[in-house]
Amino acid sequence: MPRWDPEAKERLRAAALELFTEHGYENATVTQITERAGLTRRTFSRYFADKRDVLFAGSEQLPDAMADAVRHADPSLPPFQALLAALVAAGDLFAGLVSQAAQRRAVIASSPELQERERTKLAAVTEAVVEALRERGATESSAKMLAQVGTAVFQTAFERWSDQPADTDFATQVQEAAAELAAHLTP
Amino acid sequence: MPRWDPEAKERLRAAALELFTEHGYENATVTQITERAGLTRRTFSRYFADKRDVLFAGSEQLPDAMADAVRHADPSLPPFQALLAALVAAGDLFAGLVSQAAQRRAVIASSPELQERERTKLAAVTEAVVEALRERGATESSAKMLAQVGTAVFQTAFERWSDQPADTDFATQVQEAAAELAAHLTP
DNA sequence: GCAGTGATGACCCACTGTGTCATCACTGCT
DNA sequence: AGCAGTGATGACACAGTGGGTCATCACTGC
Repeated sequence: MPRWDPEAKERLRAAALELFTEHGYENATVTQITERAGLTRRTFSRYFADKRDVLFAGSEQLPDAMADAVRHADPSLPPFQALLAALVAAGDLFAGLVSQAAQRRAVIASSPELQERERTKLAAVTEAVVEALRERGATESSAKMLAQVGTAVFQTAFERWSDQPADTDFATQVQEAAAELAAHLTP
Repeated sequence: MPRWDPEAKERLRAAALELFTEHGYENATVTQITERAGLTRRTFSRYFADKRDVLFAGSEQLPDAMADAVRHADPSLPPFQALLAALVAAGDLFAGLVSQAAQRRAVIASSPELQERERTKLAAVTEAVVEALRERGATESSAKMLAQVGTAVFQTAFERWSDQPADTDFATQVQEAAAELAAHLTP
């Protein structure tokens, strides 16, 4: 817990998002960000590992959150069903962030570097889920595959739901995506 | 086709792999690489976008190769079966590289930065496969999900096969991984 | 020969990431 | 109130990166 200026990190994050939107991610420099936030470049480095990281603040908690959701799913469910249940629970978690994240999404979409980092964050989530699935009895190899497939199902369901939030709820989209995948797998 | 020194790129690649192995990826500098290759830092930049890229030379062709494999699969096969067939075909392509790539794999495993880039290259393959699946009649959304799942199946099969190359062939591992996934999906 | 083209070298510059040290605000203890 | 401890910040320095520009050189096709 910082004592003097709890807002420093948040100020940097906000300033960065503004500058990235105004001038593009590539053109904005760390120095410009810190000037807008009233801080120095050195301080930026203490909060964020690099320039990209400022757009992913807070995402460190995601892996644990998802893994816990898998752990807390009904113990009688087999691994993949537990994973689906966890996805639904996590989806509710994201629901509120959708609108606020629009600007952020636009910035990320504009830069390959940022998409690269986003995949890394997603991979960290997948990795944490692997461990949780192992605790449910899956082998390492199976857990890896299932976690990756779970990620694919989540992304598909979330995208479809974002396009048509009114028609159906997120849980239904998850079930439908999983059912569609199962149909494709059994010819 | 370069006219004066077709080996320049290859010399840089080889020098980089040596230095990364000797001193670690982080500690080796681009200047050291170019000195070993008898070139200048500026020339390095003309061949590779950045320091990481030197480890992924040639991977630009992978997306097209995989997409073509999907396109040339038996036209009567439904999308996911076509994808599996393409994975098997591509697996033969990788078989020869396994041993030569060991050193490269070790370097990548040692650096989060490089793993990040590797995911990017894999994502490019997935994206190309999405387009090929669309040409086979899948919707954009389905194609995305199937391509991601195909990637998961491939990685699983390849890993298992690398561990036990003698016991079974790669095609069998692909079929078994897909069957296992199907079993998990239908509870 | 000779102009054209593409690879390279030399020089230069803004930016990044990081180490180090001093300063300053606030805490808890006496 | 005073004081040592702690953590955030600023000031400064430095190696390394990525990229712009221009001159030079080797090889091509005419």
